[in-house]
Amino acid sequence: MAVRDPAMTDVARLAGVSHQTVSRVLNGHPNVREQTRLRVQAAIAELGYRPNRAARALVTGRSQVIGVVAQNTTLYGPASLLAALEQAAAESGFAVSVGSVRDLDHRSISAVVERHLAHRVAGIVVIAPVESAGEALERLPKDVPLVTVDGDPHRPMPLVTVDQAAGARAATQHLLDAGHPTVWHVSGPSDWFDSAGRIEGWREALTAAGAEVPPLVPADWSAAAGYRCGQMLARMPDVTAVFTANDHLALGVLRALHEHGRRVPDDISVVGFDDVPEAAYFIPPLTTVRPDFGAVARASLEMLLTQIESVSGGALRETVAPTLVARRSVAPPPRR
Amino acid sequence: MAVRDPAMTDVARLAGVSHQTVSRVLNGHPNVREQTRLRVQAAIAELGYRPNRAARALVTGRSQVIGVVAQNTTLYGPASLLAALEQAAAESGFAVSVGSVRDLDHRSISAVVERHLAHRVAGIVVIAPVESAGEALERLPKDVPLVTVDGDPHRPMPLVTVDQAAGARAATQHLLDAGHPTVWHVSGPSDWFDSAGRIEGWREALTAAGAEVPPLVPADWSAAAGYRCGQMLARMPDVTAVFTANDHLALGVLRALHEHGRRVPDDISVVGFDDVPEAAYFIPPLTTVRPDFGAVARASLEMLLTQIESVSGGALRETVAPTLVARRSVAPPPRR
DNA sequence: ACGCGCTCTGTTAGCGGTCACACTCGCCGT
DNA sequence: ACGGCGAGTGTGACCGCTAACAGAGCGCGT
Repeated sequence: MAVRDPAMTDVARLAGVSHQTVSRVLNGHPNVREQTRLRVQAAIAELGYRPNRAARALVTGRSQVIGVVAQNTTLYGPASLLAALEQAAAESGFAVSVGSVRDLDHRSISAVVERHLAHRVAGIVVIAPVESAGEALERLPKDVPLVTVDGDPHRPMPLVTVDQAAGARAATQHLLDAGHPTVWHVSGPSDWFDSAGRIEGWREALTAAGAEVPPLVPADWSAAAGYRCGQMLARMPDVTAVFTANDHLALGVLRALHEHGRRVPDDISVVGFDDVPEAAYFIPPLTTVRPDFGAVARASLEMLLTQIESVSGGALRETVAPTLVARRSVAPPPRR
Repeated sequence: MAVRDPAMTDVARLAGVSHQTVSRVLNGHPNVREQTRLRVQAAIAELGYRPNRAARALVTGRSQVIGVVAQNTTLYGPASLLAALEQAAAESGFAVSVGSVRDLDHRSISAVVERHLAHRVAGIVVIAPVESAGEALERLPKDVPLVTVDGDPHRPMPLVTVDQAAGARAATQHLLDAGHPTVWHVSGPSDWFDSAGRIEGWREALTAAGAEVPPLVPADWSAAAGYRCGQMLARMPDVTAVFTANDHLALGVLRALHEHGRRVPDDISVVGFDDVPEAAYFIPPLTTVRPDFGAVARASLEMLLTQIESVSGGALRETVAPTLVARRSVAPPPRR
């Protein structure tokens, strides 16, 4: 029942100018007399005028919105990334429209991308950490700026990603440096690139050090899986160091070891990945690897903006190095 | 350098009809001959036509987008809520635009709300769990459908919220039922309504049972704070049961107790709130209270939709009851 | 005096949809 | 035979904004 929102013409009438002049004031166009500008601004304030982005989007062909495609925004990593992305976008004057997707298969992804395209978003960020997303993305319309985050490093798409391998190498090396003969790895789900990268880094560090590479212990991202794997590892007397693909797995491992009477770090050392806020309060405080989600978000946005503004140019690939956070879950191996 | 996206007139020309008929097909208008409908659909498919939501939003005055205002989407609760909201919205054909805000003060909130209004969103959901948000909201334009989640129960705004007090009562009662003479409470930040509700429920359960009400232990939502409070509680021999305002606090308490050699649940029982996925893998597995974020999201959306569709009517307030999840962190108090 | 260029402002034509309305049929009742 | 009606379709006017161009007024060189 509300009256129509004031439009540009209303402001123009009140200020005694044409709507075009109002538009110029709004867009910071230079050739407007100071006095006119002030009159217009006063009229805007008086009417509580709010430019209609939809109209602007219609005539310019693009809206100041960035579409995000994400899978599970409840996991710590994706949630942090999303928050960081939103903040970075806001700083550049963009809004963020999220499209969650249950599975990262072609159908789901392109459905959400279609929705975003229907809104004429300025660009799209896809958080595409699994294999299935890669192929889906290649079949997308090419005429919209697009950046993938945590995606497939082997595909020719603009990509920003955490340097998983570097993080894993640092974690593994840290354990080797403490004196452990080798390091076991509880990995994330096999179709995630994050998992793959962390496995790769772990393996590299071991072989570079001439250490034996123990069999991989595959899991998913859950504490439950970590617990199951931990129960197994706890029974193997020669295991002295474990690197888990994330902190939640580490939590599960920690509990399994605890229940089996194996002390951390005295008997076994554990390192995680992600540095969730609680990691410092695990029993014991967890040594882990911290990715810089803010940096990833900023890099993604920057890459997107260069695509939006220019026809081409700018880096197509960016990796952000994570840092090791040493806490109390690592110690030298026990003497035999 | 892409050519202009096909528009309705292009489809119309190809199908040999008027743009209006295309519009009718798109909107499922009844009076279109089957044969015409098929011709139009074929043309749509052939051109890869995608209706322009911006144009539609312009002429109808509202876009099929729901704006969300949220503070810290990294915390488990808000993140889950956001995800659930996005899913519920998608099921109703709405997109979700997130506006994060650093502080929930008037300036920040109204800035984000302005942004949403500029996009002519169909409605706004504000996740407003703190005091400062309440007053900010009352000063907002009244002509847009708005629902607050986790907001101030004492303000006359459409509100959907978890029944914090009920959850807290259940948690406290559970501990009393186990035989504990009383229950201590480590609370969340004092300006959060979630905290207030949980404190209230805890107090109610104690007084209803005729138990002594111990002094409140105030904290924030972090494991760090839980740890500090836990260190204090660990030193007090008569503390046998602790209810923490969330699971992260419980984690911190658990570690402090562990370090002080006080066993859980043998010496002290602990109950949390939220049921984060890892809670089952704390040491020991944490008894906690699980809010149903999906239900909250669905209720919020439904409330918003009735506001959007009709002039008024529909409930203005809805609470969804959380459920207690019993695990191993609770046991009868030790014998003296 | 004149024309040129600059600054500032107004006019007009869309952008791609929806809405209100008009129109053409074929069918029915009387 | 004729008016009325409903189904199916087309026409034109907008929604609120931006882009392109036109025009007014002024200072300046010649």
